[in-house]
Amino acid sequence: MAAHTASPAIADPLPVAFYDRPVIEVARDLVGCVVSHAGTSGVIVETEAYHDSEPACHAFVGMTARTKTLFGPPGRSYVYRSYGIHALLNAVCEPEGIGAAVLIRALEPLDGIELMRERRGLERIEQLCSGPGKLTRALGIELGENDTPLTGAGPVAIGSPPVGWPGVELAAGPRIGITKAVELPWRFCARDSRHLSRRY
DNA sequence: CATGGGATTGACT
DNA sequence: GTCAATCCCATGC
Repeated sequence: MAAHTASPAIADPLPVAFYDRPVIEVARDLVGCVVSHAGTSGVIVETEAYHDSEPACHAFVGMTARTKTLFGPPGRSYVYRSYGIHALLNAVCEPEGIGAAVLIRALEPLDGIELMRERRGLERIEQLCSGPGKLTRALGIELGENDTPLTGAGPVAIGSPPVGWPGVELAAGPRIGITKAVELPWRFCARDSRHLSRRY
């Protein structure tokens, strides 16, 4: 589907109730949904779940200035700086008081592809959003968008899968790049996508 | 106040 | 395969 039309904002953002559920369910269900930001968008093809009960989650240390977003109400963004360089986008889940979020790790680009190419300095669509730091760069998401609603009123929105998007076959496996709780199979991918951060 | 460690990426051997 | 870039923040003195 060519993307020469003006990029539509998300018409049907997912409601707060979508995120007010066990974070693993939300991580699974977000695969196939659409993230949009300022004229760019893409279909989520890879996610990871994080929960304050396990040490790989930032919220494991409890409520701090950094983690208060994670413990806040569901349906909002958690954007933080990784390795001093990259902004990583998460969706806060579960009821307020529980620190849990889904990391958005890879997208299949939909709208604003030329802008993504300029921002990334790359041509190949498969490489534009194939990693958590790559996709925030491609979409122009920055730390200032931390703790904003994903349900329609904020700069970043997440909506239902596009019409015609097939029910994709999911693959689950261990999360990437962590050193604690490495055994939990909390990474979810669209099995046949060519836009993943890595094969499973 | 000083220190150390990343939920990564791109360049390089 | 190795490695540096670069900054936020949790922790400890």
